[in-house]
Amino acid sequence: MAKGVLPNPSATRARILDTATSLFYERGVHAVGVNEIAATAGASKLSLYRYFPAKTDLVRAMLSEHSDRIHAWLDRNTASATGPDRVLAVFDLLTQWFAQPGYHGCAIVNGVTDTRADPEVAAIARAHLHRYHTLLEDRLSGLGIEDPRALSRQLLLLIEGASVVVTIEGTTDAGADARAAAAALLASSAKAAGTCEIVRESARHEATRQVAPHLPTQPPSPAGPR
Amino acid sequence: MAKGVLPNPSATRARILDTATSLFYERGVHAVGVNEIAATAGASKLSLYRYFPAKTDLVRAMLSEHSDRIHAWLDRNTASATGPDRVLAVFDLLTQWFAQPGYHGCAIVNGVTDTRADPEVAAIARAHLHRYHTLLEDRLSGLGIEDPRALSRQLLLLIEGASVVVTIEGTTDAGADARAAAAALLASSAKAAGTCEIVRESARHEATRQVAPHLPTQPPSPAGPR
DNA sequence: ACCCGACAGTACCGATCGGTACTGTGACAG
DNA sequence: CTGTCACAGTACCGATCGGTACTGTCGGGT
Repeated sequence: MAKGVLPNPSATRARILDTATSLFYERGVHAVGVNEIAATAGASKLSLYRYFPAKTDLVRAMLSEHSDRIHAWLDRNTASATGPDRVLAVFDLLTQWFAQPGYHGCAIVNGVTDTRADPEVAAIARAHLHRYHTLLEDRLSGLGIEDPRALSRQLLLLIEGASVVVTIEGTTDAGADARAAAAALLASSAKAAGTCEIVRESARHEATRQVAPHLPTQPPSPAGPR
Repeated sequence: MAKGVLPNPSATRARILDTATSLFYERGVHAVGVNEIAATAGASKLSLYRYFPAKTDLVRAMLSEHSDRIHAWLDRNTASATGPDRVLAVFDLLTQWFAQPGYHGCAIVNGVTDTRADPEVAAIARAHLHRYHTLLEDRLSGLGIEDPRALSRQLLLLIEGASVVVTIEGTTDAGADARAAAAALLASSAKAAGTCEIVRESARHEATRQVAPHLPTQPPSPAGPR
């Protein structure tokens, strides 16, 4: 298997995949041809088809990599917060992402719409949502939430809804709306005993806040965080 | 203008538009050719291009008509409820719609994704969301809500989010989740004085309900209510 | 020196795309 | 009977699609 030293064994592959990701996100899978991808990437179609036997494989690789990148970015940049901020930091980060110039929807949701019948793409998208649940449930733990699973499902609706609404409305208002709704749900979902009062009060206070106080990282690129 | 008696002046147009709506929704705008639309509709391309000078016009007409149909259906079937049910009935109806076999996302959101650059399609989609706000704000009036506009924006996120999540997950759970979240937001958004306690208590009770008690209408077709 | 794999470039394939043009036909009006 | 109209059917256009095949070239390993 080892071929000695490969100077840039798959730099070409990465270049092609990056180009495809960008073009697919910008104009849609069906509106971009493999010729254009290869030409824009400065690669030959032979190279493209060596690494991606079919156009679909390019789409799958793009969505899979995108999902990895988004969740690594989300996880990395919301791990340090404490209390209700642990959850709301996720919404701050997403709001920041949605405000990126050139943002027009979650690449994974768009990809599912573009390739309606592909079960593998559908599986990637399902796994993507599942990762959101995992993240949210983790961030909800220890907050005295009655039913973290149910709440995380509701928060996911806010995330996906905000992504869609931001894209259609062309403004970023929906990001802040989602954060406010998340704070309200968080407050009303905290148990009525123990530390919950602190959480509830804190969340209630958070709900009135306008914008994220700090910008923890460089916002993700249109296609996702780098 | 009047041409005497037209036996079926635009029955052909309607047949073409219906066929296009169905095919576009099923497989996406780019995956369906005008040849197939004409053939499936039992029409000639000449007829198709007489009523729709370009494929884009077909898409625009489809989305515009779809938006009209959906909102007429939503308005008609949620007008009679009273109290917090006025709002939650919207979610019941939507949940019912999402559970339709063959449902895979809002046709308008899908259409925006399919035709990313078309500003006219984008305008139709914005108007579609605006209609949701109008509906929700009306249904929220008289419930003692502090900020109906802000709450209606949050509820819209739940609606669009549920549509996306239902489509990706392949189950209808997200519809019920959206309803539960809406009830929670409704409860926590009711003012602390006046009739609000009734609303709040009622909403709290509603939040524990499992499914819609009554199916007021025939559910909409995959592409929307008939 | 030799070879070999990775590569860009290009020509090409059949199929299909959106859109146009031209038939033939059947229904109705005069 | 003879217009005229809407219509279905079909042939056709240039362009582009996804995918294949074949060049020539460069660089590094032996």
